[in-house]
Formats: sequence, structure tokens, C-alpha cells
Amino acid sequence: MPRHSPTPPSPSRLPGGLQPGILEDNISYLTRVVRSVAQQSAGDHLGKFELLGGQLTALALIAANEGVSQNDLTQAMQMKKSQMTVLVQDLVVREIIDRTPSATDRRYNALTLTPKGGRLWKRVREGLASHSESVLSVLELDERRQLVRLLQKLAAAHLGDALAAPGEDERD
Amino acid sequence: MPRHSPTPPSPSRLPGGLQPGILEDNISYLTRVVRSVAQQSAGDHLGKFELLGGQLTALALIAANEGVSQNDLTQAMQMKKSQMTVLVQDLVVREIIDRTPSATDRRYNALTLTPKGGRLWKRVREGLASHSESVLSVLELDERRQLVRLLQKLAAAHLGDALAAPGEDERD
DNA sequence: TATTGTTATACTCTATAACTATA
DNA sequence: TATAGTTATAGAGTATAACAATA
Repeated sequence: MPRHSPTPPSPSRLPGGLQPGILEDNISYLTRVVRSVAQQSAGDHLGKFELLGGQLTALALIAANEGVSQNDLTQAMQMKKSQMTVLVQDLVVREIIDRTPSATDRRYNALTLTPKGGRLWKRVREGLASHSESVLSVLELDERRQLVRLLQKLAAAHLGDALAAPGEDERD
Repeated sequence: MPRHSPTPPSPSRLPGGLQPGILEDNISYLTRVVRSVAQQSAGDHLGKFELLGGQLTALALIAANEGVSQNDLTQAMQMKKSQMTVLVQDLVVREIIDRTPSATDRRYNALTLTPKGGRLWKRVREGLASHSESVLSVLELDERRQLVRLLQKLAAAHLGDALAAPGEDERD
């Protein structure tokens, strides 16, 4: 369909039909758009579980790290501890996770999945995989690996820790 | 420093010292973390201009597409038109951009930089470049190109339009 | 009728600071 | 005193719908 936009005729590059200008290789802009796409897909695949953004990620990390503390979760997810409190509280009320003071240092809360949470996680896990698959499916297999590796490297370098695997285990 | 976390001892992978589990190659999680890093850097380099997230991007796109409509901007930035109205209004009040009905179709607003906006843009442009540079500097040059290309490809494929250049012009 | 843009509203996300409890 | 977690609050980001103006 032709547009009636007042934009002068020029080679289209962006969805709106505009030039990216200096934004072409800007990481903030690119991740903004990609994240918008990813969030849309996440909603499609995982909306039925009524897990708000961070809750889904938290669930995945608790499942992979039973007994993890809220403090460690906030670092891995790059969010504030006050935000984490609210997020965790809702999961506790819904009996998806348990939150118990650590035996060795009672300042820490150890987070674990409840049986109900474990069953939920099994279903969420499938949706999460199909969500990631649906977003990345437009890339070739080696492109996916490259993208994941580069994003991991970027994150790891700036967070000053080892997000990216030093030993690059191959998965698909 | 040793942690007192109740997390059982295991090979550390994430900032908090935990296993990524299924999130290792999850695009939502990875872009979440990378975007957090990018936003932090953007604040460091561009906070002084008092341009809220979208305003900075909008300014860049208006500079590259003088006379663009709000409607086309919303598509390129993946935001709602109601949000765009507020964003644009603030830039107009601050005399950074002009908003005038298009001569050919008065439903459209043509957005242009004011002289003041042009001067601001020159300064912002430098900050934007140094911001993107500081984030991407941890990658090799060919890695940067790859990352940008893959993010463009991902965005373009899902937005059903040509964000990524079909003809891949080489820039650095 | 369809589309651009505006307004109002609500909900989510994020950031900050003061507070507690444990160490 | 330092750290984990809580509470409260404010600000920014996002989504929805009703509306006016224009086509």
C-alpha cells in the first residue's frame, strides 16, 4: 500500500519507511526493537501462565538453582532487590515457590519450587523453548549460535562476570 | 570475595554465581541483560541532555528523516501512537522540534528539527556514537558487524519489513 | 468508513530511600 | 558496621479505548 506520509521519497529501510541514520548500528535502538519483538512472542507463547516478565525468568533460574537467594537472583536478572521482593512475594502467595531463611545465614532467603511450582515449570519450560525457537527461527543455525554467543559476551564483559561460557559447550 | 549464599557449590556462570539453565540461549533473557547494560551506558553518556529514552531515538530519526510523520515514527520505534503524542509534545514545548500538519494530507504531522533542535542534535549525535562505541568496544570489529547484522535481520524478519539492508553496505 | 493524532486511564517496570533483622 | 530483605513512593514505560479532525 502506498503511504501518504510527507516523508520525501527515498530508499526505505525501517518499518515506517525511513532512514535509520546514525541509529543503524546503535545497540540501544537495535535491542529496543528486538526486545519488542521478543516480548510480543513471549506473550503469545507464555501469556496464559500469568507470569509477569521477571517472574518467568526468576522461575527458570530457581529451577536451575534450587535454594538460590534473592540477592543472587537480582544480580543475574539485573533488577533491584526491592523489585525482587515483590516478584518473589507474589510467587510465594500463589504457592509456586517456597521462601525459607537459610540455615547457615538467616539473612538469606533460600528459594525453591513447590510441587505445584515444579509442575508449572515443566509446562512453562516447553513454552519458553518454543518461544525462543519462534523468534530465532528466522536465523540460520550458526547465526543463532553466533548471536547468542555475542550477546553473552557483551553481557559478561559489562557485568564483570562469567555469563558467557569460557568453555563454549555446544547445544542446539 | 566468598559468598554466603545458600546456593550449592557448582560452576558459576551468571553474575549472581548461578546456572543459566534453559535461559542460556533465551533471547528474551539475553536481550534483557544486554539492554540493561546499554541503558546504563546511555544514561552515562547522554543523561545530561534530559532526553527520555524514546525522545533520543525520535530525535535521531527525525534528523535522518526531516518531515517524517508521527505515524511512521511509531512504526520504526515500535511504540504506540498515544505514547508518541506525549513524546513529541514535550519536544515541541521545549522547542527542539516543529510539528506542522502536512500540506498534502492534513491528518499527518510533519516533524522537523528547529534550529535549536539542530544544534542539540549535533551534540547528542556525538554522545550517541560514544555510547554505542563504549558498549560495543568489548567486541572485535567483525563481531560488532556480525551482532549488528544479526539483530537487524531478526528485527526485519519479525517486523515484516526491511530494517536490515538487503545490500549490506559496509560501514565501521 | 478508515486513518492520524489526541486525551485519559490503568497497569507494569524501574529507581530510591528508609526501615528491619541478621551477622 | 555491613548485608539481605522489606516497605513505600515516585517516575518512566507500555497498553487500551474513546474521541476529534481529516480524508
